[in-house]
Amino acid sequence: MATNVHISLKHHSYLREPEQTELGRKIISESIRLIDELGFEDFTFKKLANEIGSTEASVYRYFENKHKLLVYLVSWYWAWLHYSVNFQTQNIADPRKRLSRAIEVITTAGQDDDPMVVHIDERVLHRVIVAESSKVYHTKEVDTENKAGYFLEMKHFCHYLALMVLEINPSFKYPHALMSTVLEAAHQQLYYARHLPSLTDVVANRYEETICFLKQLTFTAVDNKTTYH
Amino acid sequence: MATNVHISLKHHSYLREPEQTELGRKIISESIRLIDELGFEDFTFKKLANEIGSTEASVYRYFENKHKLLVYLVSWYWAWLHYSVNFQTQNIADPRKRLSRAIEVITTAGQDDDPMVVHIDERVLHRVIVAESSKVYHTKEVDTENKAGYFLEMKHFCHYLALMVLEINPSFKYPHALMSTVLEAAHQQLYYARHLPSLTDVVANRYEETICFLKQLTFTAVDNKTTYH
DNA sequence: TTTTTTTGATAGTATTACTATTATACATGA
DNA sequence: TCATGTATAATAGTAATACTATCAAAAAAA
Repeated sequence: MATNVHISLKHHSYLREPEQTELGRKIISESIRLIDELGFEDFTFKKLANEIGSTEASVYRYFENKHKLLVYLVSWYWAWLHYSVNFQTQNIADPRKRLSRAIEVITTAGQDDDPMVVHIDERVLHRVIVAESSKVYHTKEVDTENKAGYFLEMKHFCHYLALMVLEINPSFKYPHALMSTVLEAAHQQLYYARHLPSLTDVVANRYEETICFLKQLTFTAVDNKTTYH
Repeated sequence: MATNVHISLKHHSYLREPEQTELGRKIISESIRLIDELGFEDFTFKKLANEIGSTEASVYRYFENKHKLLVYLVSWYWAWLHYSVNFQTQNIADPRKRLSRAIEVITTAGQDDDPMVVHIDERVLHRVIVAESSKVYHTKEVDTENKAGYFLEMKHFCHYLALMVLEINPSFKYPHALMSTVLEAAHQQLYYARHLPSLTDVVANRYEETICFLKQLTFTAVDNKTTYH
């Protein structure tokens, strides 16, 4: 179908909205490709401008710097995943099954054959997010940027999942901690499987194993009645 | 006591061993302080050299670049934590209690009043590791550096913990995945509590809460008998 | 058509991430 | 004692990065 859903963000890590213009959309789609190819450290606006046949100065009119572009991509990803999970679980009445399905969608995000948004390659974006997303909040500006709303999308999504947990077990003490751990782990385990396999037991590209591990982690914790000291 | 244990690494992210000379030790201790103050992105060898009254060129004789210095610090941290956990659990016969104690040591690492190594402020190093450690393997060179042994210390420590898990439940399917998740989560939850509190339920500086969450996560998973689909 | 907005072309600056060279200080050992 | 080697400091220099500024041309909106 290629529905072309429009994902709008709650903050302005950009100077000009990139979805609105041809150049803006090229900046987004090509930056995803280039960051995947070069890694975020070696990615520059000059190289990006060359790829899209534009100039450094023009790219700077959309984003103050490459860090803010990454913030945009990561926020877009969380908003898109939130939408996606919500869509894929809306008809599931049982909260347990809903959370189970949510974990599947989170882990396999971007593996769909049919992308939701035309100019964004969700498979490549997923690789970029797995490799680079933690860099958006591991900076000295984290508190300022948090106040500016730069991490709202992830926070909202985490809260949305935490509410599912509380539906299953209203007395569970750590719904947010559990879900932020699962969100990070879903990326980590895929990254480890590919690059540092001795840090995991799951095999690269075998998403079912990661899903199984994450479900076990989640449900044993949520179902648990005893406290550990 | 300030025992001054010597931690030696299994690889050479350095050009000259920094522990061997006065300048080398100053590079280590002051880089920890400066990275904590400026963040890794704004940290440069020029600024470091200024702080220690030396020159950029001299620092470059010890480390090829700042990334390799971070690799050194992170590896040192894991080797030290491994030593520390091993030391604090060696007299505990019950594997369950041993793992429990290990989680406590991991979470509160560096909070000891009495540092083990004179020229390293373990409290500050712990903050640096929490904020920056994931950057060492999130690069395009991860596979090359992995082959060079740059991540051995973390991998060995993870394996050591995985063996504890298997002692408790030999049929547990994901001992490495679980322990790498716990290691990362121990940092993440502290970081979230301080900077992005809505991603967690634990409160900043309340280490007991993080410990309690991590123990629950670990033991419910390890004790579990059912499989989730 | 006129006006405004967006882009391209070009230039320039401060900082970063290095490399190279030489001189000096210091310790070792013959 | 001299001779040798090693570590460091001082200085200089380069290519790339991360921007900012200006102005004209093109495109879009009024």
